[in-house]
Amino acid sequence: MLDPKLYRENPEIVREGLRRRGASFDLDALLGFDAERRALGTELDGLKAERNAASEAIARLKREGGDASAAIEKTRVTGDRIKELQAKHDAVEEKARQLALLCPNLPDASVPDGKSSADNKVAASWGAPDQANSVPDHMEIGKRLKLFDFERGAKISGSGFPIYTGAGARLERALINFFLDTHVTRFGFTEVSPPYLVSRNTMVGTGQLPKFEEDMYRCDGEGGDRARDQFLVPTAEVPVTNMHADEVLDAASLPLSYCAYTACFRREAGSWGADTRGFLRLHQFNKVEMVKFAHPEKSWDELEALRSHAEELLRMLELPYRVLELCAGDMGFGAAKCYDLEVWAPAEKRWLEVSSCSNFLDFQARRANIRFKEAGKTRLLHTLNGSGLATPRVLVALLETHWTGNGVRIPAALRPWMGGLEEIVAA
RNA sequence: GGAAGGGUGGCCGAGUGGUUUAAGGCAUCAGUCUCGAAAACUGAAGUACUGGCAACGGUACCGUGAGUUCAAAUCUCACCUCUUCCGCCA
Repeated sequence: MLDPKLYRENPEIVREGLRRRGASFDLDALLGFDAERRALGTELDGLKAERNAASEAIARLKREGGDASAAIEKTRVTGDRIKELQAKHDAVEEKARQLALLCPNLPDASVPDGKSSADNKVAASWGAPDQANSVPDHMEIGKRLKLFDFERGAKISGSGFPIYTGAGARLERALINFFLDTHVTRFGFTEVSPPYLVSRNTMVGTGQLPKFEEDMYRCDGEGGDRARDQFLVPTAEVPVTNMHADEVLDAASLPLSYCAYTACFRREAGSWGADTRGFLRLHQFNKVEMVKFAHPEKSWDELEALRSHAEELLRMLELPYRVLELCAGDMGFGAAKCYDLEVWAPAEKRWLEVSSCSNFLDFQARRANIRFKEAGKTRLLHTLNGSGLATPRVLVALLETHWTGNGVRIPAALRPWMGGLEEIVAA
């Protein structure tokens, strides 16, 4: 959520940010509800002050043994009026809140202009993408080495749910552990292993709801005696960021740096047909996520740190990559600035997104009510997160990049998690 | 699944309808003392919304939501959640 003071006092700043994003949001409606709520609130406060004074007078009268029945009767009328106005006020307030939850974050001034992914800026790159060599694609390699089984995955669950088999299953597990262990031992993160099902309120805290409900898997608890309303996590960002919802952290403890592995579940509604081949777009996939809770004055440095950690993992895996600075029109709902990391897939002959590192400023902190205390003052903190990394497309690039002709070479950095294995070859 | 007991400020914890303006403690901040720190002492200080240039006001908030009442942390109902015990179970 945006700071209400910002759109109330400087609506033109908000309008300009929304325009850069290409977002269609009815700011005037929000301003209208906001003004109406304040007017009702002021009237209500006056009536309540009146009632409080009257109640006090009644108490005094009764203590002194007088007859308060006339005063009580008079105050009853005020009470009825309050009840009526309160209902009106609450309805308007709820409308304003529901609308405010649909408003995206504003792009930071440093974010490049642009409407779509075509306008993103290449900020950095590493390695030499192999553009000429023709290698078998990851599906072919997987078939030859028996690394995964899409048909049987589809049989038991539907499309987009692969089964990893044999060396493929071990390679997947090795990547996850390599990512986690590297974050913990080299980058100083604290590992957490969160639940995969979270409440509706938690999904609102990080911004997945209310706007993107159709992309989420929902478990509504039908048939159970307790009607749960829970969602499968689309990313570990959701449970980990909300761990500290409604808390006031000590300034000295910041930044808090967590990493977490979870499976991620996405319906990918509306994206049928695009990138659906093989591992490029799945309904369930594995990802290690980095999440930071930062002091507002340090969050931009933390964003660069997140990005550098994700880059380091790709270098260790010897995968050529590039870093994109996303344009205003291509950023996610809650981000104020976002870097995407893309690896080169030689057989696909294209860049594949494997990480997204974002600074949300106080956008999520305001929704989830995550604050910190410094010199006696309580303030909202800043949240950030970045993938480190999502495995499916890393796996694609790894298989295609390190194909030797009859097997896949395991990069030296990953070998400790593969029991020292140097190459996966056909059984 | 059954039974019982809890949920109060950053944290702990008192509080059974109107002197609660939520006691007390811890932690925090400022000051005194000190070369400096610690300790001790003195003082300040909840959060949100709202009115006001400001000084300073108003309102709400004791797990959540409804209800009773002139008046609710306190009484009633529902729900959420935690703890303990029993049952079942990887």
